[in-house]
Amino acid sequence: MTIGDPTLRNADGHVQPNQQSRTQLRGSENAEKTTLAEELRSQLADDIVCGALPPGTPLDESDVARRFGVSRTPVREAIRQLTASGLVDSRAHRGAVVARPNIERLNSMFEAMAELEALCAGLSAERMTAPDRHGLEALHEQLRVMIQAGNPQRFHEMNEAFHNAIYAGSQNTYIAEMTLATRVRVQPFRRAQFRNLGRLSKSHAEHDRVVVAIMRGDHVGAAAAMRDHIQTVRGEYELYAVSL
Amino acid sequence: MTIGDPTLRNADGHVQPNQQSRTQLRGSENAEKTTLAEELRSQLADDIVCGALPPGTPLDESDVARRFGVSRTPVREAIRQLTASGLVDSRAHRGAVVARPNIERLNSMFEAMAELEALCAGLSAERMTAPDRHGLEALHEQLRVMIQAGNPQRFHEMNEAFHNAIYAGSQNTYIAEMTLATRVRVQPFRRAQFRNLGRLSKSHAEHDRVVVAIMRGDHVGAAAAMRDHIQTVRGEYELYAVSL
DNA sequence: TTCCTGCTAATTGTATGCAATCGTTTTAGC
DNA sequence: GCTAAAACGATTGCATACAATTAGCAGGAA
Repeated sequence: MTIGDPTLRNADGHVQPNQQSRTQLRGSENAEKTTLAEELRSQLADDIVCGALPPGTPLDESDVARRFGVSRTPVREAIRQLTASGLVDSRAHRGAVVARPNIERLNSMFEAMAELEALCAGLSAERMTAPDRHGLEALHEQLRVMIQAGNPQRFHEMNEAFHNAIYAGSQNTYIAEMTLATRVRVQPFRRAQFRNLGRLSKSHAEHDRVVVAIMRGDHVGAAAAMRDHIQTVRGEYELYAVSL
Repeated sequence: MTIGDPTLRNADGHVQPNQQSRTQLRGSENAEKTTLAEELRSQLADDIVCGALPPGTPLDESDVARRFGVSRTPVREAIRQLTASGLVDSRAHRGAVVARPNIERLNSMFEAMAELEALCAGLSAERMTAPDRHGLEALHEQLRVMIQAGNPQRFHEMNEAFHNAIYAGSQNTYIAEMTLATRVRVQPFRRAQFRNLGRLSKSHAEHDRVVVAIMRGDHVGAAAAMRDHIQTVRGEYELYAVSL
């Protein structure tokens, strides 16, 4: 029921279902999943977002199916889901590739992200509950401490938690989902964003403006601060984007 | 290659492909499609948005397949796509139904729509080209004329064209797509919105504020006017939403 | 040489059989 | 008579065979 090690698989012909060959093994340590298609979708999405499958990589159905030891059917479903979410481009009869938006499209996505994040920050300034605000401040403080540690991967995770807290604070699940989806779609083009450690403290200073405005209940200020933050972040890796 | 009349279909057993039975016929008059799954997706989406498949309607795979004279495979793909786009809710092993968000979720979607439309209007005020502006004014004028005609269906189409023009004027395809997608998801809950003819002229007056602000290049004013417009529209059918 | 045409190989799209899961009902036990 | 467990039925999930479309290539004519 779970996806096993892609390498070991009985390479016999067909006719006989090969369910047994991957009954127990796990590719990673995550919790149990519900369907193969869902697990594949999640796995492929992770690989795309993480950069293991860079933009432009072709996703051959049979190939993916072989690698994961499943049939083409769940692979097709997974690819379709990813196409719908925008991480994959696929055209009828012509296969699918990891999405590679042109520079104009990328600009659109970043602008959208800036506006959506700003919207969330503005709503959070108005609506965050007291526990929410304390939680946000705590995350902000943890990020400050983490700058000294200089662990980019860990910082990245905490940074995501910080932004997620602001999405949730908007008290609008639909907007929160849209914002997160946009962030995910943009992620493949933000690789190695925090390599530069100097960027970390600048980022924290920008976060600080956002947090202060939210705490003050300053809708407009929080939105503006967040918009600036995202636009600054974008400026940092614009060069990377064009180097595709 | 196209979906035929659901009623006529050779009801034989299986084994033999029944491709021939629907080679020529068309359910509607649209242009040629590429795949059955895509055509099904489009057809089902239309039916949901139009209200032919009201929220909560179960989408049984075999049932839909029978009705359209195709196998379950393309039906499955279509349903998955619709699930990804939010028009359908489906849980593993438990089937799919036309999405029926609760009132809180609906509020989230409307608020998102107001903010996205406002964003598009604001960007349009800054970025619309001269031809864009003339086109928008022309649409606005056509809507004014149409109020006398009193044809709700026609008005609805023109109204969509008006809003679409503002999406396009934002010069941001990603934001435009998100906004349109949100509008589509909300559509099933806006039935009979323009039944009240008095609403039409009020709507036009609200549009007028938006158009004037856009023409003036007034970013903030255009966004505010559009936000007000959408919020007003929402107020009109809030009662309908809760009557589900 | 260049362009067009028809074939061929590879990949995607569709149909169908079978397995697995879930909800319900029935039955056994208290 | 009521609760709980097991069996049943119905529906979804997966595997695989086959059909259809596309892209690439070979061959011939202009």
